[in-house]
Amino acid sequence: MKRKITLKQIAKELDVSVSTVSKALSNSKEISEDTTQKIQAFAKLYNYKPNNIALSLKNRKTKTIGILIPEIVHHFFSTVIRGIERVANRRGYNVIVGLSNESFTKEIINMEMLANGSIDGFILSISKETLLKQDYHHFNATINQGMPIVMFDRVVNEVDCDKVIVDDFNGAVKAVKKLIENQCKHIALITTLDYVSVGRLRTQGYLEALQNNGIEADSNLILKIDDSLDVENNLDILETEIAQFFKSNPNIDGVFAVNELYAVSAMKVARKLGLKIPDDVQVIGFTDGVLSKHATPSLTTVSQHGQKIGEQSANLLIDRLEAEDAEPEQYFTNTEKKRDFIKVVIETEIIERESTK
Amino acid sequence: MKRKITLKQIAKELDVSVSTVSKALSNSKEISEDTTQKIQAFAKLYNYKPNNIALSLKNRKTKTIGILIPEIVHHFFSTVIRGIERVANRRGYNVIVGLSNESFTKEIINMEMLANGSIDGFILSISKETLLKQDYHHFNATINQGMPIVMFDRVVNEVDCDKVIVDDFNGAVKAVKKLIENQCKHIALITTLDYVSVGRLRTQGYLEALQNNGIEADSNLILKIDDSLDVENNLDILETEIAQFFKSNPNIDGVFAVNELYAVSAMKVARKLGLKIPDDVQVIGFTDGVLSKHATPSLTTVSQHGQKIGEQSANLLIDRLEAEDAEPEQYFTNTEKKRDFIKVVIETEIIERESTK
DNA sequence: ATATTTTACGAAAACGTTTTCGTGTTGACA
DNA sequence: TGTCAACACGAAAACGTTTTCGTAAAATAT
Repeated sequence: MKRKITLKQIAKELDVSVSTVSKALSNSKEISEDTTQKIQAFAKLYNYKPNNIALSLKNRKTKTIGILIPEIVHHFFSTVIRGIERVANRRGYNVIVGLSNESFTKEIINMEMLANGSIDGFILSISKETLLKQDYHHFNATINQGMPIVMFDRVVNEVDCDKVIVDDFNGAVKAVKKLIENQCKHIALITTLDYVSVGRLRTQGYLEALQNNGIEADSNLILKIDDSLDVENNLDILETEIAQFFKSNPNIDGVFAVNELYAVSAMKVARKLGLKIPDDVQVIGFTDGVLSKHATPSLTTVSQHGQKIGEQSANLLIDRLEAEDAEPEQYFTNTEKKRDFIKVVIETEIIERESTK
Repeated sequence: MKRKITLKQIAKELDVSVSTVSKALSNSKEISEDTTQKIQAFAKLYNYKPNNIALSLKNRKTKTIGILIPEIVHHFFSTVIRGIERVANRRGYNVIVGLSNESFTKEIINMEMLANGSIDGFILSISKETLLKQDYHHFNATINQGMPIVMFDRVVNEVDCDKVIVDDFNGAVKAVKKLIENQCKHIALITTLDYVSVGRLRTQGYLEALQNNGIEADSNLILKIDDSLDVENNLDILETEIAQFFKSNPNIDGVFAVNELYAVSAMKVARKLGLKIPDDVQVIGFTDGVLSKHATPSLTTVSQHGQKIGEQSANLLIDRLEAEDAEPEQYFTNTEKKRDFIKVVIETEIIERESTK
């Protein structure tokens, strides 16, 4: 087991100086052809590769991006990661992943762990607990230390940074509009409590679509699920709530759910109650994940294009990193030449499947 | 925007030496109480945190684990990551993720990118293409450079390292045995081509269970799907193949599928052909993901405990890293005191749901 | 008063690079 | 033969730490 070889060892072995080796390997014309050849051959033989950590220290940049998300076992988030990794890799960056597990404290700990030199910038989505507390000091602190952040999906106005979001509002509008066009008269909404911004926006879209079409919103037709409890493991609770909801509103002929799980559960419950999909009830969900695709009947859904979100986020971040890089140093601190923070909106798309007519 | 403060800056500001600052911050008793207090106060005020990169360089260890997997948008793999991240975080490590995308070349590139100092060790699952080529030199090269590897799920005998695997064979045996006990007489197998080891093992388990129960295997009842094409996006192909399979074998009353998707598709097709589940056909899948849980009917399945696999892998790796660490240097290279490579087998568990009686 | 020990700190090396600058040797040119 | 440029290389600094070792000054012992 031979440890990785270093410049110093090559230098010693070949009886030249470290600087000569370094220059020879980068094909500097300061070094004679002879020595260059000799050194390169030797380096190749021993499979020399410069040590990343040393480079990071020297260049004061790590060429790695920190991703901080609430949860990884989640189709949407893993799609985003895939997008990030794609462009990161293409542009020569690595990706380091931290999970907040929806916890405020873990979010902070993770940020601090990574912010101390390990990465050049963050791409993150805010944890539920943080959204609830509305405490964003750690984001601002990180930014103030000169580390750029790109937020996606769950973003917040209180932090000044680039953002990539799904057009939740219009996605919901489109979905509900489609139900209306499909002759649904009593469209139910299954949503979350309001503090997660995406849930709120989708709810607003639902209301907007109704209003645009002259339908009066009926608060009885809105079911708010408390998703602070872990729904995945409390499926029965979810299902009984939905069943109750259907029973008290037998006139429901269309359902818009703010996520896949609610939509699929709604279908399941509806069928147990003897309702046919899409004949008696049509259903549209949000998020195009495995569930939508493979449910029976397969679910018409609003696709968020998670991968595109990831790619955009990564590009925004890396662009900014390399821009910082280009300007030697801000000569005029007041005339900051940096591009303003932008908010990219990724359009949604309705994927029609069997749960609508 | 003030950049992170360094020891040197503190030293200058307080008019002491860098070494003094360093010692004061680590509460060395070499430094007087007065100066210690002063320095610590100042450091706290400016929120000093040691630079990780510098530490990594000095200590020649990064406290980061590299994960290299074929795909992240995949319930099993993301569960494993979650497990890894959990213990890594608890034990003070970070996690950096690379995706091979099932490609041999990307696997190599990613490994090389990370092996140059960025991480202390690998946890990985081999890409399909690599398994096909049976070229494992990059793994052995990495190991020879002194970087430990832990492989999980898709492992291979040709590489000497710690391994964590699912008991695919026995999982399959258990599943098929259950079908037999449930009075199935003609049990079909839906599997992949043989080169992915897990597929092969599950197939063997199927055969074994039949044999143990005095049932003769019927090659007509085995459907091998070529999953080199991207099944997710070619669902119709998969479904027609399965439909064809059912039609040519109308006597099938039980199905064991080596993954969720095949199982769910089989259920879908079966129902379209007018078969009732579980009355006419009982189905068991492998991998306990979202699909199994939320399919209608929900799918009885063999759970692999991905999170546990991740946790075990991480513990194995970190244990080895810290063991290396403990022994100052191998005085006797021949009397290597390292623990032997072990293979941990994570038992599977059958989760009974609605697709079996 | 002298010798010895403790106290409190600084200098420097090391981790592995890259880069700037300096310098000895060679060759060309006047 | 003397001057100068070109060439080929090395020394040293820098990135931010920790740690070993050395050493003045102060405290204690003789």
